[in-house]
Amino acid sequence: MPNRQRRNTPQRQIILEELRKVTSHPTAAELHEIVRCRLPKISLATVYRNLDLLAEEGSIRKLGPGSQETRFDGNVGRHYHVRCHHCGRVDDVHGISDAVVGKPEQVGGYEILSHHLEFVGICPACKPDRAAEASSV
Amino acid sequence: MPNRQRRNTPQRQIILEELRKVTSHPTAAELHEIVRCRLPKISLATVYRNLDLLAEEGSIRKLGPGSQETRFDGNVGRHYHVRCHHCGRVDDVHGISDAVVGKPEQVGGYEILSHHLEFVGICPACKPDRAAEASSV
DNA sequence: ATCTATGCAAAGCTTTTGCAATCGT
DNA sequence: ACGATTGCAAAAGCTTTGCATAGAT
Repeated sequence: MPNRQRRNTPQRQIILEELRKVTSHPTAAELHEIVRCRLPKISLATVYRNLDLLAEEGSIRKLGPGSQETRFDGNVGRHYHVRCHHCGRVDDVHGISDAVVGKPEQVGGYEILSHHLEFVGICPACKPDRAAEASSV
Repeated sequence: MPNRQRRNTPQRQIILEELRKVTSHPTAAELHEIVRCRLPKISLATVYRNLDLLAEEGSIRKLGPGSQETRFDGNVGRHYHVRCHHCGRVDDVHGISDAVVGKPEQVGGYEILSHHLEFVGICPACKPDRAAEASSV
């Protein structure tokens, strides 16, 4: 695989600039709206494509779904999860107590109800073929 | 709001039973496949509807997307997030160091690359109208 | 000149919803 | 009987993709 070279387009540049300006953690659609002020004809598809590229190279962070599907857990006891970055598999984490997180009741004015902690890694089965998994986790 | 009564249908019962049997954190579609062995004509919509009900009453846990949209963050420095359970807004959390999590390098055979910690709560703006937010977080 | 990136529209996927028929209670 | 629940199909939302054109190097 010959490494494809990346071009520096105004679209990509401006998307990154605008995302860095705000602290609202916008969705792709919201960012599209923002960027449109400077590039009225930019398409939503371009925003998605560039956000993916930027996340891949580590210039921005993608929040939320590690994947696009919701998963369900029949075990409602307190425990955390590990997700395999390679195959998407999710396992329970035992031996790490809830105490690792300080359980604050107030954070930045929020009244805290709960918290979720997820580890991301490479599962035993995928270790052999792990290649360039390091970024965009 | 008169509290609607919940009926005990075989569909709901079996969905819960099967989800409790597995530790694979299945998606709705996967669980649908599993449940079909016992209820061949059950529809995917029924699975979704019951998973929502069960999560609402706290019988199961819903993993992953707090919402259905991916959000992006231009700040790649180490920090965590708080999401408002009521309006979906996401803010940065400062003052809670990375150290709260023991940063294990190995968890259940996984090689850990990173972790995500998200708090869920009620933001200042939503506190007034918070009503029955306690469950299904 | 080459080949990546864009814009547009169409397609894909997961999840939700409308509706008439079912089935708990 | 009453009305919550189901199954089916259609709709909705977010995200991705195909393709011809534009544009960076």
